[in-house]
Amino acid sequence: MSPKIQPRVPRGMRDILPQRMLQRQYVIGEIEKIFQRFGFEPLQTPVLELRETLMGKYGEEAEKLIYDARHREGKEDLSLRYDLTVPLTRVVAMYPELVKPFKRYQIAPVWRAERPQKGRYREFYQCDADIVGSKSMLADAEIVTMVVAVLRQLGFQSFVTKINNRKILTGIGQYAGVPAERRGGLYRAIDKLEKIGAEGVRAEMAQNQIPTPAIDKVMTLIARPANAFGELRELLGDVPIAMEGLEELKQLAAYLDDAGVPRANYTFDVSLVRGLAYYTGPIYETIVTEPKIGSLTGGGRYDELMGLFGNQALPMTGTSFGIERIIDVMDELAMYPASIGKSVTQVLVTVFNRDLIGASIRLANQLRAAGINADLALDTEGLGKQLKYAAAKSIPFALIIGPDENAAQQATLRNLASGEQVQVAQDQVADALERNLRA
RNA sequence: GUGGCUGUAGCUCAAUGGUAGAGCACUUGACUGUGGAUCAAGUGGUUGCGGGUUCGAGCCCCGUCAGUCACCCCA
Repeated sequence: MSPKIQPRVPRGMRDILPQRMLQRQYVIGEIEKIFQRFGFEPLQTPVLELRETLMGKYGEEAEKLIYDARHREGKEDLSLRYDLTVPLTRVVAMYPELVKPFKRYQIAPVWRAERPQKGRYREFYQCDADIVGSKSMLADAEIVTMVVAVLRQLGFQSFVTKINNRKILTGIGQYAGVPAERRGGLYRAIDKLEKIGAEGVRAEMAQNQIPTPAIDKVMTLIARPANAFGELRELLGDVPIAMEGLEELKQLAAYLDDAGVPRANYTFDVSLVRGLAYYTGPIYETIVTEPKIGSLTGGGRYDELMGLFGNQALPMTGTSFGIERIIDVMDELAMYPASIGKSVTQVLVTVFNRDLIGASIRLANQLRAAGINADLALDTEGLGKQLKYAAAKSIPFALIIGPDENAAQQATLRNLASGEQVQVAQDQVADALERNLRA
């Protein structure tokens, strides 16, 4: 035998115990429902991808966070997937026969070797929905409409989806005359506008070696991020890529309006950047204003990504929900409906003594056949212990079949919360329980 | 990846360098066909791990692991 080792999980990863799983399943279920309502269908892919599939897609910084995995005798270089988007492009490249536009959703764990923090883990779930094969801004509008629908379905009130366009950001860089190799620093600085303010952004740009005249030009463009689009149109009139981006957002806005998306739930914001390298068009990100925990969703259009597989690139757009953060926020705001109990079990069928085990087994399975979630006590250590077990697990009802009840073909149904008990005929316990569960 | 803070019973936390404690939880009993309330008793710790200083370390020093916060980045 090897020496005893401490039970623990890898850094930044965690177990999710049953009570918490019920909350997760609720959140995932609600998201999935809305995905399907918008015509998306499920997809599953391996947690491991060939390393070459992932490399060169996310940018240099992000790629350092990719986990490598390899079997001792394996001949393939493998990596744990970093997101669900690149695997999607791989799937679309592999199966050209998929009907376009291809709309899929995928809810699955991804891995990033970041330094763990609250709401940030090394293994976490993403809920992605993407549309492949449509250049139309209607595809982007559908995504944003769905993002808002999902968050409202989960009960969020005060949130806003920020929308921008990479083409506008590219245009700003061109307009200000920032050299291409400094653009990354430029955009990262712009992204911090809300966090560190205009002066902070100036300082950040200076530190990123953006020439002072360029800083001045950029700052006039992003001074009022949410309302600046009219001014942008005037100032960027000679920058074709920027005008293209503005035109796209105008179209997107019209579609969102037609979809009836509440104005309070989205805004156009030139200071939105987003990290991933592959975005090419509209980008979106949702933040909840209270409490502040960063973004809950993020996405955008990435029309060139698939081209990296040597195929003709199909235009793609989509979004990702950060379910870990959504759950953290929902915890903090106590947003779960009362219908999510602490247990899925609806009744504990107790076992009175050895002679009555058979009666309890029969009743438990009779309840299960009637569609009721019934747990069965596994030993006869005494009713007290069994009721204590039921209470500890928050099981709402207990069924007691003692000698007296059984002789009369009856059973005692006890409500653990109220302590009320009723006698029920044994062939009617399912009906009685259903009535009580509804009450 | 950089810097700060933290790590003591299942949980929340105490303990001027001098024999590790409380509340809650748990077990048992008062209550032999019934959980929660009250009362009583009891179990529970190589103080995250490994070194060092010291007559003596939970406390001081170094390392390491984990959590957390701010950066970097990001869901």
